[in-house]
Amino acid sequence: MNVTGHTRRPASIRDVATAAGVSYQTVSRVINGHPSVRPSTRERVLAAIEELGFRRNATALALASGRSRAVTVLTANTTHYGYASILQGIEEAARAASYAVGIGVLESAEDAAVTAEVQRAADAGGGIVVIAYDPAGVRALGAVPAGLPVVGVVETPASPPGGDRPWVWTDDREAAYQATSHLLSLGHETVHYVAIPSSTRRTSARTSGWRQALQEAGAPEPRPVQSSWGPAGGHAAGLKLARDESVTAILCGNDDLALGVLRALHESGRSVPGEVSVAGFDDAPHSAFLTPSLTTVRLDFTGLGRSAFALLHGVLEESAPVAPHPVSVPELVVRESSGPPPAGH
Amino acid sequence: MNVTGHTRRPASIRDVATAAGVSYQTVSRVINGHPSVRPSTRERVLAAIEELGFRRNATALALASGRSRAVTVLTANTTHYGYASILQGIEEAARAASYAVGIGVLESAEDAAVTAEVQRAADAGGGIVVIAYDPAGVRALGAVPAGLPVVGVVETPASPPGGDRPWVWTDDREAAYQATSHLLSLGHETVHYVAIPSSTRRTSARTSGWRQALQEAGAPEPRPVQSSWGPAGGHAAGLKLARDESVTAILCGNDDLALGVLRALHESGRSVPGEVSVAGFDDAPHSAFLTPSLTTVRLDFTGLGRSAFALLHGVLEESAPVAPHPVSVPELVVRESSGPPPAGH
DNA sequence: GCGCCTTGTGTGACCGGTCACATTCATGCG
DNA sequence: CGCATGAATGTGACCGGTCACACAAGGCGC
Repeated sequence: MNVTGHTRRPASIRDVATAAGVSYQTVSRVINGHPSVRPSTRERVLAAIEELGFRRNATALALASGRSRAVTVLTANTTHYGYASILQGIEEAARAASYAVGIGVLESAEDAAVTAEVQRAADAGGGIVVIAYDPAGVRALGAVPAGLPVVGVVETPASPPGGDRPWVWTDDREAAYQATSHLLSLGHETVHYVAIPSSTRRTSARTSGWRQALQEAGAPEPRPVQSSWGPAGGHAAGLKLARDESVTAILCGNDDLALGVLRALHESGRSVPGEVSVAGFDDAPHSAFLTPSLTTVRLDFTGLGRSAFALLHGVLEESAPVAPHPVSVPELVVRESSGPPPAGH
Repeated sequence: MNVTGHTRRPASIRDVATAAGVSYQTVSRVINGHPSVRPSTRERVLAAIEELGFRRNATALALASGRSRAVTVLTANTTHYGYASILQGIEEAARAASYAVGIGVLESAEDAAVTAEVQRAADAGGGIVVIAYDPAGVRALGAVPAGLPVVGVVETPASPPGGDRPWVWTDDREAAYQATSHLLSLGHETVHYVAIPSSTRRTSARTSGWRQALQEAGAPEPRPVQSSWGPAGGHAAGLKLARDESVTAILCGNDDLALGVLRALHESGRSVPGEVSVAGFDDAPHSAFLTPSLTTVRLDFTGLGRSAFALLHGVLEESAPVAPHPVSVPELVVRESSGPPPAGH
């Protein structure tokens, strides 16, 4: 134990070496578990390490060895429930592997800002995880220079990506399909959709899952209402839909939108689920406690984050236990906000 | 522009030096803006930098200079709205100052786990910000070795801390006071309080603000209901309070708790605000869209995060523009969930 | 014409590790 | 007994920057 009150410079391997009466290289061997060190020597070194409170300097390690045991997560927002959960999952897995986690927020989707942020992440060394559900994220994923270890957390890709693309996703197309089918099975003639901003393609995975369910059921296919990410967007969309008497079921791109829609329906005097059924997406923690509680599809964001890290970890270290396709399965959660359509529909 | 397709090793200052026909030290002078470099030389070096796409290696910089231009944020959770907003604020300010942001999650409040996480943060070099609203955070703040640059984001301290304590806080005592006074001014005989887990002291700042308002009004002081952080805890507490007919006003430690309380009151058949008024804390984004929309106190978490970084920045670089006491002012937001008590009370 | 200060530039050591190679000594085997 | 082999350890260079100092050239005062 170092009992001197001073905040002295931390001990280096050379300090340990002199204390143990060996060369610095032997110390290096001990801390790296190299086999050919005589047990008695190892013991002496370990004692010196303990006594001096030695801790290996991460910066020096990174500089000398090239590997930095760090991940930088690039995201458009830390506040959004889904994003925050993914981040939490990444951090959890990274911590278990003793990796450091960095974070960069893509404040604007503007090209210059995004590439600047990607550069910073690249400079930090280590791997990169990009949360690419929105335009900023997609742009960032595209801006990562080739050759850098990167994993994207993306929407369900249109076509199964070629084998070893370093992407993870939840099956949100399937999720949208399930939610839509659920509403249809209750007897609704069709289901309207309030969409989150699509990442890049005209139709997002969620949109196409919804569409597929409608088509299979032979239901009419209303135009999706483009909205934003937050409850305010859902509110605006909801007011519009509320004016249309024929609307009896609404699927929302996420739970925040659904919240806004519920509010708009309430303000418009349309009861849920009596006159209109509403379903959300994500199963945010508050959704179960709304009045009416929200029917939604639960996605395992934390698990998604863990998978993303696992994939990156495999890329960074050849010990690659890269699970082939870490797709987690969405789960429909039926609550109060969905029910049969009113009689006469 | 480097047009070779290869992902070659990035250029170092020595590469730039040879390309420009100067010594590496001159390159270092140029990138650091040292004055005594002949303009013509500077120009040549800058051209070489541009041509080779040189970017200064952050790791080497950190190792050589000791300063690492990085902050690690320690938090118990990334998902919670308040915490996530603080993080976002820190990141924003850090990015503006070209600092890197790291994150560590304190998964358990257990001593060993917390100190391990603090160690990791310390090893990363740079500064540390600890979000210390909960037991895990408080413990982490305490576990940071003396001499390390650290800033705590804390509850309103019981006594004004001695001058230059590196802490930031929002005035949540004042906020609780405001919310409670608001409810009393509507005519409620008293206000019940559903508390978030206190960080460490018996009574949190929020609790004491609430208590102060009651005392000043000469209102009876019911025992606060201890709860958790999430809506589930609020729900449980709400069910309990709903059974007591005399309860007409409830203040909740945060908006998530309030959500649970609203739900519990609904399930118990007590109308809001007709029979019971409810107020929350934080003004989370969804609170405005609940039915009824939630009366709450808005706290500027993002600004709090920015202040935390500014303070840390001041500690790390002697250029210290350390704003004396970055306390932001809470703002009461009155919405539908609060109103006068029912007649007869 | 000499010394002195200032400006511009280069050299060597260092931060704290790792890596490639050299060296020493004990063993096994023909 | 001589030599190849392998275990245990040490030496020097290197990663990519910074820092302290040395040194050359030019301007100025006297």
